[in-house]
Amino acid sequence: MPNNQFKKGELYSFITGKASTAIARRLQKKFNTAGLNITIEQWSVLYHLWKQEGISQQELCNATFRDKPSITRLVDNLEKLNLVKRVASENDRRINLIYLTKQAQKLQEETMQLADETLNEALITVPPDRIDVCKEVLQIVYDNLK
Amino acid sequence: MPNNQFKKGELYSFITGKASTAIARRLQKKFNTAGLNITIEQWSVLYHLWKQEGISQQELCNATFRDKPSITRLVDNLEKLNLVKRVASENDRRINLIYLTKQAQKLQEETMQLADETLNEALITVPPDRIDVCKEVLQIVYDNLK
DNA sequence: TTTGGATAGTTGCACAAACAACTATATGCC
DNA sequence: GGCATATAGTTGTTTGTGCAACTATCCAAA
Repeated sequence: MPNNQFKKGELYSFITGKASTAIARRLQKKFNTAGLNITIEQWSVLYHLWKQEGISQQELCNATFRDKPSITRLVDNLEKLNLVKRVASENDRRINLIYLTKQAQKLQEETMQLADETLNEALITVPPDRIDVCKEVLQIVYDNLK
Repeated sequence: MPNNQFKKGELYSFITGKASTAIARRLQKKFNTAGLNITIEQWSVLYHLWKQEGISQQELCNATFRDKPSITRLVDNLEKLNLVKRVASENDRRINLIYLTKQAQKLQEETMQLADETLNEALITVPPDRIDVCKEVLQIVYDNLK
C-alpha cells in the first residue's frame, strides 16, 4: 500500500486544485483592477507567445495543456481583442502561425509583474526549500498522469 | 526579496494548476469509463453532502469554494440527475436544504474508490514525506489568498 | 497518380465559472 | 408595526472546457 496514506480531507483539495484556483482568481482580480481586459486563460496563451511567437495552434495546445477547440476559441477571442494575428503558414496551408500584435507586446511587462506579485503573496510565508519540494511533487504528478 | 526565487517556468504551472487539472481529467475519465454519468464538479458537491447532508446552498458555496450562481446550477443539474433534492427550510424560508437521494448514496463507495485510485496513480512515485510538504504548502497558499 | 490515412483547425453541444442584477425572506432598529 | 439592511437563492451574459463530428490539407504507398 505504497501511497495510500493520505486521509480523505487531502484528497478533495488535490483533485479540486483549491490552491491554484485561489492563485488564478487573485491574479484575475489584479488584471481587472489594473484595467487589463484579459482573462487568465488568454494570458496563459500570451505567456507562451511572449517566449516564442509564430508557433502553430497545435503547439499552443501542447504548451498550454489544452485541446484544439479550446485554443481555437482562445485565439478567436485574442484576435477580437487585437492581441494576436493568425497567419497561414506558407509551407503547410493547414497551419496557422500565431503572432503577437504591438498591443500584446506592451502587455508583457505589466502582467508578468502582477503574476510575480501574486505568487509572492501566495508564498510569502513559505520557506524556499518547501516551495521547491512542492513544485517537484506537482511536476511528478503531472508527468505520472499526462 | 523573500520569495522571489522562483524562475519563470514555475510561475506558469503554479498559476494554471497543471497538476490538479491532470488529476481531475484522469478522474473524470474513470467516471466515464465506469459509466458514471457525473462531472467532477457535481462529484465535488456530492463529496460534501456525503460528509453531511441537509446543508444549505450557502454552506455548499463555502465548502466547495464556489459562488452562489455556480452552486445554484450544480444543484439544478444534480436534481435533474435525481441525485439530490432541495427541501425548503422550515425555520427560514429563504434557505434550501440539500438532501441526497438513494441513488446518490449508492455512488459514494464507487466514486471514492476511483478517486483514491487516481491519487495513487498520481503520487505513486512520490515519497510520503514529500506529499506532506506539498499538501502543507498548498494549504498555506490557499490560506494566504482566501 | 490516385487513394487512404494522418494532421491542423473549426463547429456544435453540454457543462461550468465569474460577475452583475434581480427576487424573496429575515432581522434589527426607530 | 414599519422600514432599512442583510442574507439566500436565481437568472442573464460572457468566457472557457471537453467531446464528437466535421473540413481542408498533406503525405505516402500502391
